[in-house]
Amino acid sequence: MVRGKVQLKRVENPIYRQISFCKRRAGLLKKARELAVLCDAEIGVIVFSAHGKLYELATNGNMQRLIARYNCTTSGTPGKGSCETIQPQVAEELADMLKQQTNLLFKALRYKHGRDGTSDLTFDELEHLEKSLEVWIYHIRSTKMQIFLQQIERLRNQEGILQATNEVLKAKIWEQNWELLEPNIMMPSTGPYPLNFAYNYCF
Amino acid sequence: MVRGKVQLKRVENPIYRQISFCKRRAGLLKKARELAVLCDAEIGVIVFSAHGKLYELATNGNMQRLIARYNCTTSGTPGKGSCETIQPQVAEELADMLKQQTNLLFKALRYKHGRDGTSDLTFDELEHLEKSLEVWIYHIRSTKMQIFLQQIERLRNQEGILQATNEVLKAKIWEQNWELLEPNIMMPSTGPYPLNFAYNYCF
DNA sequence: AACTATTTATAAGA
DNA sequence: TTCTTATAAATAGTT
Repeated sequence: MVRGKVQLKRVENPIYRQISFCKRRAGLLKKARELAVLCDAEIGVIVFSAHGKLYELATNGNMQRLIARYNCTTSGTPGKGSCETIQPQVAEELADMLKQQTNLLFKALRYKHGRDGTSDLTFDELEHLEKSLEVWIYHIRSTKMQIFLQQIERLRNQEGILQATNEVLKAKIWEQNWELLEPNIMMPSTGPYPLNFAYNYCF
Repeated sequence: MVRGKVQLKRVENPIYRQISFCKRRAGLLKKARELAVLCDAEIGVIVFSAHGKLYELATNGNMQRLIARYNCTTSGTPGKGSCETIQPQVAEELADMLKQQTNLLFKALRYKHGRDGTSDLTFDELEHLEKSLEVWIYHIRSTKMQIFLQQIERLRNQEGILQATNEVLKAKIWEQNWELLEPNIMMPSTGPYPLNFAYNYCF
């Protein structure tokens, strides 16, 4: 039975550690499921045992989707992460939008010009035009910037994942090489003749 | 106080649900931390509240790395990604550039206005201004677009490199597993003692 | 895997 | 929100 508070440190006895791991892992996943159901949350739990075995829970049954949502949420604009990938034609659309707005602006200019039969604009009108132009340009700029930054943020996020993936793979290789170095762990020798080998790593 | 067993269903009262969410979320993360420390596990927890707020825990402090490990373990594709950090000041520079150009434009406008002491611009001048504006806007647009597209192109390239690297690393792991499983196939024995060989790895 | 003495978590109340 | 407290739930050590 439980004797005293549990100390927040690694359980040293590997047997007990393994047992604790099983029990607490089950408890954690149960708690996660409860939280999801009771409080209408979406939850993902990933557990790697000390020996690398994977246990997972995704309340929507799809960890990849959850990870995608996570990446969207943690990247770019915090405002309700529009998770969709940027459509490739966005650049086209933006160019069109810009062109449209430019045309509109100059249509207005021409209208102004033609209305009273003169080619003149007053200073105030110019002042106003200047302001409008500034606002428009600002709007166009920030929209485009936002979309591009989202795109770049997404790419950088993916970069992080890929690089981390590389690290994991490299570690795996290193581990395996290590096992090769101590083959008696993996392959017990068959006689009194020690293993005799030379390594030559070219990375 | 607690009255009876909790039913495993959504807490209907939204106030209580929110309170439960806070408490249980805290409990879940605590349990996760404990499991990680006590049992030497690596754990990631992602929680989205019903309203979309994200709470997370990665026991190694790096959710991206954990996700990468997860993807490796589940053999899932690490996803379309990319690489290389963007210069963080690119956005700033572009914004500055655009602002400068805008200012220049309106400085020219004001100069035109003040030069002859009238507030008028002729139709031809407006015509000219229109063209200049169009050219400028086009130039600004294409410059920004070009820079961003270059940037994205660079990211995509890096992504390709990283993914290729991943493939190589995975192949390497596969190879090593193969050698471990059937060493005599890869490394012919040199006599009656089958585990007598030389390695020469060139990755 | 099952049991139980304890600790821990938490629902409801304040 | 934070605290208190009664009770349910989890779990360490044991069998």
